[in-house]
Amino acid sequence: MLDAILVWFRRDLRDDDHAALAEALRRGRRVYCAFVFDTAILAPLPRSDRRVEFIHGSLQVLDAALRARGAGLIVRHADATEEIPRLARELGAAAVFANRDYEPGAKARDARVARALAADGIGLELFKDQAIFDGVEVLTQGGRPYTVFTPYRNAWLKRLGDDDHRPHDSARGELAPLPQLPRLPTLAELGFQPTNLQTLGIAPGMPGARRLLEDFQGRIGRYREQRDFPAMRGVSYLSVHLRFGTVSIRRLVSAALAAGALRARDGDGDGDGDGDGAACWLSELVWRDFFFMILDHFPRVVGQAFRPAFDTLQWETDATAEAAFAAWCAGHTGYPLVDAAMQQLLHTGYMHNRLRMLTASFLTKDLGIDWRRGEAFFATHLIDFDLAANNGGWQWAASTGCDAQPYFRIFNPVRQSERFDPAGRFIRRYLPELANVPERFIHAPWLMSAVQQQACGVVIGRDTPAPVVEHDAARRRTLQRFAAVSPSGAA
DNA sequence: TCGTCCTTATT
DNA sequence: ATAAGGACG
Repeated sequence: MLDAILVWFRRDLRDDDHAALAEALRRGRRVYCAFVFDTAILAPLPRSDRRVEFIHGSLQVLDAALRARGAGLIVRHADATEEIPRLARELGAAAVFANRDYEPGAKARDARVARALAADGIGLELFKDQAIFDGVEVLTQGGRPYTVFTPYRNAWLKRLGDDDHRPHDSARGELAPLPQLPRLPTLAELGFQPTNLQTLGIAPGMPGARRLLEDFQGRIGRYREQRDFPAMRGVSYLSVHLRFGTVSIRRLVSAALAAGALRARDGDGDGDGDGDGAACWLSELVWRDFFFMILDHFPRVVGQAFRPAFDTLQWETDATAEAAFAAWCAGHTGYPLVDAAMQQLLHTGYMHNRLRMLTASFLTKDLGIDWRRGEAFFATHLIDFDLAANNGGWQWAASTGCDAQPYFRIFNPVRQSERFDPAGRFIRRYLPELANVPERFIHAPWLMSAVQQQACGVVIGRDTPAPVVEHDAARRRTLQRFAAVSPSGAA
């Protein structure tokens, strides 16, 4: 039994099913809870950032929940590497508990904090909370980390037992009273302006997550059929909550299992029997563990291709490419679904996953632009931005990643549009200027004759951009680009 | 060693 | 119908 323990919240903004808090309540006589708005993280952000507002809102909920248990959340605005050791000393804590983070920057920060604490004889203990399995829990028979998803998923599913998704008992138990009642800094005090988060209907905190999960539980059975259509409400929209830990991964896995995930054949079976949707969704949660694991074991993927040979790819950098990159960022490529997707990102901070694949493929394969630039753009705009998943997804799309898929996998932006937004509903939602384009031209409006353009009042180059690139020619260039660095050396 | 497989592909 | 090459067992 320890006298006092400080629980350091980071991306786990809830008080239920919280590994570090549960362990602290078990082992500490006095338990304190703290969150630090880390100046090292906030400083480079734009002054209006949906994520900061989401965190702020989630902390208000968490603070209220903790107050009901005897003490509020201590919230500071400082450099966490200095503030956490200072706070631990002030509170007379014997240890600091937190949940493990797999990002290289976070690992380095935690190591610094551990050193500073150790100087005062205070321990730092980290717990598995973000992932179902981490570290060396799922390895190949050869004892190495998996680098291909499907075998990893098979091993993951085989290993999964009831204990692996049982909630941690952290929602009950008294917290130590604080000498002075903490007050949450306002958003303005943190130096940030409000965003359109409320207008978007994004509710932060545990109740926001609970509502979304309840809603999704009514749709999970149809997830497999509906998830690829951005115009439909087919996905869970829980990504931002998973990112900030306002719901636990164990609760979501339990929900998938309760919906029959293990009764179905597998995650992408063709049947539509009981549990297929849940199995498919569970697969997505396994992807999340997979990318955490990849980042943990192969931190070089931050900034480098998973397969080093692909670091020699010659990406386009000339003035034409720069203009194309600017067009992609602004959603002005002339390819309606690509542009609608970028508008969704810019206006809401969210992008449907099918469209993340499409826009990533378009940037890397059609425009020939370095995947890292797209990765960085998503990192600044996505409210659910997660380094591991974003990097993994971009490397997958760019064919530089761990999944040994054909390098010639190139999405056709018009085909994707026809398949996944057949009536152009999503396109028209985000590109109202195309509202009157006939359905048969909505995926490639430039194919309209001058007369047809006049008829619907959409003139290419005036009301909507001409396509920045011709897909067929771009595809051939991409094949050449990759042939030049084929791992076998063949040209 | 070798056969099988590889998330969402393409023409 | 297609297309490498590597991971995995």
